[in-house]
Amino acid sequence: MIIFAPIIEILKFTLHQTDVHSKARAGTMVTDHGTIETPIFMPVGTVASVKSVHQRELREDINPDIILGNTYHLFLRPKTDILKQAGGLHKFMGWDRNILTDSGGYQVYSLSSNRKIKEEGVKFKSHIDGSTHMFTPERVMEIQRTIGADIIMAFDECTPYPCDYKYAQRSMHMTHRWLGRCIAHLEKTPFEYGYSQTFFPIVQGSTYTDLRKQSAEYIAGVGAEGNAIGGLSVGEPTEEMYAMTEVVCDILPQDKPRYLMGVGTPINILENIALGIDMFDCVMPTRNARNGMLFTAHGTINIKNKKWEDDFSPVDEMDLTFVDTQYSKAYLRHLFAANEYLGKQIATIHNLGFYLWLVREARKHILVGDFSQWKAVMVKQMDKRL
RNA sequence: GGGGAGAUACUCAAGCGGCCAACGAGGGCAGACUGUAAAUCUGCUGACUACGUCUUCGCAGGUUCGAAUCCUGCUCUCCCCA
Repeated sequence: MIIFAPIIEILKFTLHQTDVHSKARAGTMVTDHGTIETPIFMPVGTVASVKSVHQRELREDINPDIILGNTYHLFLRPKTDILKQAGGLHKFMGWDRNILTDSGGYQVYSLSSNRKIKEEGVKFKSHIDGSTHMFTPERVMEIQRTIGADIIMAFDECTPYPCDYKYAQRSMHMTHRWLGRCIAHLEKTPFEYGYSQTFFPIVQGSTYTDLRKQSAEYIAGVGAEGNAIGGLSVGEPTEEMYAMTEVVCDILPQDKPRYLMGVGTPINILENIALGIDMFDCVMPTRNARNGMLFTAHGTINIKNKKWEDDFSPVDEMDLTFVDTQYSKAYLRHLFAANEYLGKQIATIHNLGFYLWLVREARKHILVGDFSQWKAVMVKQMDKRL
């Protein structure tokens, strides 16, 4: 078992309140790039861009404390030497708040036709130019040092769903071995930009309760400053996802933030907050926005549908970001019909604004003490198509 | 006035005797999307009393077992010459 050396323990997490009727928590994380109030939703900016939003809109209108970047994608483009010359990802993209980078573990899953997994690591065939690149746990740690995110992730294998037991078990053990190598290498690799980075290990185990328990215990034993749950939201029924988070949250340390990777819908987020998750990320608000889907407190809207053609009411009466009342549904539908960039921008700002509102609201209700009641109402009213 | 080319579903456009309710593209309508190979992908798009029937390929006739495809006439469009 590998235990962390103090050098990596820099993130400070304070738990303010735990809900009485659920396991929901409200906390604060502090890093060198500021504080992160939890529960938090982290917009995904894979290739150093939260697609279709300006940093000013992100900072002032959507206002998240932290966003995501991706090791695999940034390694391929713009490549690490450019990021190094820029002085790290924050400076390169003009974002001075927190960044978390995923390790490329998800690409082991999503780009499965372009890679080979071995004990040593994963050999990827670039989807851009076909060149091959070996991603070992050591290499991934070095790349993440150069990218310079505040929170960096262990290199893992995100298993597909369904996944047979034997494969899930073997993969989990390999992810654990890789974790040891990540930590060992990280301790030999200094920060590159004068601020610190915190490392999160990742629980795997597919949809098998015993494997999830085993993995959670292993991960908890590492003593990291934050822990992640991976390998979910890959197509399994949501009940199975909730069952796994519940099992894992019961084992992961209470006093460290828990990050459920890749989740999810607004309802998924509230349900998982109730199970003790503090951090989320998902491409859904951004990708679905570009495809014409809006998330609201009263359900989802497919703004491309004919029914909105002459609906001149605001995009969202709740007015969570400036776009909500600046534009009408009819106008937004027109922009999608005409395939105008602006439509996708408006929808993205709206969706991210809504997601951030949702987690802030959840936090408020946890602090006030009526989270469970509020959650029940929200889940019911969001489970609709408008 | 003379010569030539062409008219196909909402649009553009294949088809040149049966495998055609008719390729393809656009448009339209709907669906999908969960640590982003996604401004992407999928389905439907003549009518119906729908796993079958009916009416379509400028209009009207004709040839043929069978026509969007061949023949005749008509209408319209475009091009060239005067």
